[in-house]
Amino acid sequence: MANTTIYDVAGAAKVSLATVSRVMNNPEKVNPETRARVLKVIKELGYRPNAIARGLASRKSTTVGIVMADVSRAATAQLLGGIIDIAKKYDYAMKVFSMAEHEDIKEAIRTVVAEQVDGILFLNDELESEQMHSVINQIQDAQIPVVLCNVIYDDLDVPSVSIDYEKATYEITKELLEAGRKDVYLASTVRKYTVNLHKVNGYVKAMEEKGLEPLIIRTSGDVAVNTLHFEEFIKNKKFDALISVRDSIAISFMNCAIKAGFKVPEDVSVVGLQNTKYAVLSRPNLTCVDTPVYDIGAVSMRLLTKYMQHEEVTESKILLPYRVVERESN
Amino acid sequence: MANTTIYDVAGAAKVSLATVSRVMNNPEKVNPETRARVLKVIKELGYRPNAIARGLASRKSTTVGIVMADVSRAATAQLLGGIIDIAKKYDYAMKVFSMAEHEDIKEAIRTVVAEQVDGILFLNDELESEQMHSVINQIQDAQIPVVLCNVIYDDLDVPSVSIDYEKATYEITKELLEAGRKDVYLASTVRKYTVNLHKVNGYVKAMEEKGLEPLIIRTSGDVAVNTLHFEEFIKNKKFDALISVRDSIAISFMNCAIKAGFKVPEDVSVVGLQNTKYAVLSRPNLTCVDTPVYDIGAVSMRLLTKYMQHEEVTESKILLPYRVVERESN
DNA sequence: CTGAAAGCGCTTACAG
DNA sequence: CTGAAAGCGCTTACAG
Repeated sequence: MANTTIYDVAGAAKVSLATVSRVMNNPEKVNPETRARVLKVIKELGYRPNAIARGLASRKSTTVGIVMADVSRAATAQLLGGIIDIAKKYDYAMKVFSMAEHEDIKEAIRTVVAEQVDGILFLNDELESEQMHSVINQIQDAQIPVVLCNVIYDDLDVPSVSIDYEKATYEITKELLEAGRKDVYLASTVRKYTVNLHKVNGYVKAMEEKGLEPLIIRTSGDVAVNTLHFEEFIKNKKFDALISVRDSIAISFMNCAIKAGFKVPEDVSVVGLQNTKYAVLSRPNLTCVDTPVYDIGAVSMRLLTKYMQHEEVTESKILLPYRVVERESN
Repeated sequence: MANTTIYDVAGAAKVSLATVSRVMNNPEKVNPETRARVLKVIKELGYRPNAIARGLASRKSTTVGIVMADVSRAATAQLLGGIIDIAKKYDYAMKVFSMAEHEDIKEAIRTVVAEQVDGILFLNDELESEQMHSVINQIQDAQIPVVLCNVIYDDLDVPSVSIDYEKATYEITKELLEAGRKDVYLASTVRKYTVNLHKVNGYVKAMEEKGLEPLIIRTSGDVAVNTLHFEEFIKNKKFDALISVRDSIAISFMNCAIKAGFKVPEDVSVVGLQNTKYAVLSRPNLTCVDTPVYDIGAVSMRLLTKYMQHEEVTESKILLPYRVVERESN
């Protein structure tokens, strides 16, 4: 039970192991009757080829490596949702790798390569530009197809799927300004995720177009920490709108503002740039730019399958559409 | 660059491949000088053994299979966080598998087995008791160590780590009752996660001890759906406390109640049974039983390494401690 | 259409 | 301490 091998089914079906292998991989090359016989035995014995042996012999593991910074981030989990569904559909197994913050990056990628994945989905958006550069080089040297999944990296023509965060943020900022808001702040994180850099760019662009000074507040995703920041901020600054790179930060701000006596959205508009489940649990519900994270995961996985299977790719940098979900906070 | 093999190293170091293999796996068995020489070459060439070939030859993949129902559930992501950190520490790679709802379960497990994992961490808590039974049998037949991770399954002595959800829920229910609440409801899900069954049991026990009828409302995790349920509920029922198996459901209820004119916690106490990040973003902040999900993941992975490495295990069913985090909603 | 044989890149007794 | 050789369970040209 534990290990029925290709030899067992060959024996039971009275054929050579080559034939068994063929019915699994090139069924059209074997006589229908033999095929049926072999298939029957396979079913009876519950035979499944050893993926490791198959991987070694064929030099394809049918496995993709998912490289991420931190699973527990809500966005990562959602990306994974899309990735897993598509990977399953195309019969790829998935190995997950996390890259801790101060780890040797070269070594980390070497590990992924040593695991013999057929392709890499790169979700780590916490790397500096030079680090990204080195990572990409290393992966390309190893001749492994890679797709960046919700990671922004302009320098080379590396396949990627994401949304145009710069444009999205630009537009929502502009919308707020045109609705008459004057002191529009952007709350971003202290750590510089590549995705957030683009959000900042879009915001800055919209502000500068109106001749306004960008007003950026950097804080933590930790509610206890950002609450302190915001309490301080609310006491000392003049504001009538806040856009946040993360929904949870937007809500934390909203709670602080309300506690300090402000009315949302009358006194201050609040907008999130993710549209996570948090947005429908806050009071008032949070208006958001909706970024289709599940889809980004799914589409990037699909794109990667094309590279792994040498299908033709017409578009290697995919930007998915986004939309604004108007709720109660603006 | 793409593929430096053990032969390359052997050649460059002027030893046999057996020796190279030994310096990687049994360094104490090789002469320090040769070892140093080989190590130097390994470093120079950036050699990393092909994990697939190693797996085939040694019949150990150093890989664990993570079997889950749905990654995008917040709790799953947090479990994964703990799992990944420990797996990394013990140098195990991780393959993730999802089991879709109406999938052939036997086939799904066969896939995991065919992938040659050395151990299985089972996180899918959406299976019926008979299904669990069959899954466990199948895994044990394949002689693969398995640990249940935040999944309740009493029938056999399968290793597991979780918390005593029944006791936790019993105690919080009792606490509410003793604080004078009369109509204490439990909000659970329509789908019967094994973990939630235990929560229900604990709740029922506490109610019955006081001679009270259990008051259970089953709803969805989808906010749009449960909002409708709760609006209906609030109009028609008498209540002064609600405990929820999920924080997000608790918050959704709280929002509905507040909208309907109730005061939290004056008119109604609300308690969550998870302590996710949601709890500190709601107004008022949600009082919770804190279930250490990251720890459950980490401890279960550690336990699995013991089985995989044939270490002695003194305790195969681990219940982690929980605590009540008092906030503003009760 | 089918089988015998080589080979994938390692590990591991077995000699020496 | 080191090397030659068999073998892990498959795939894939190569013959026939």
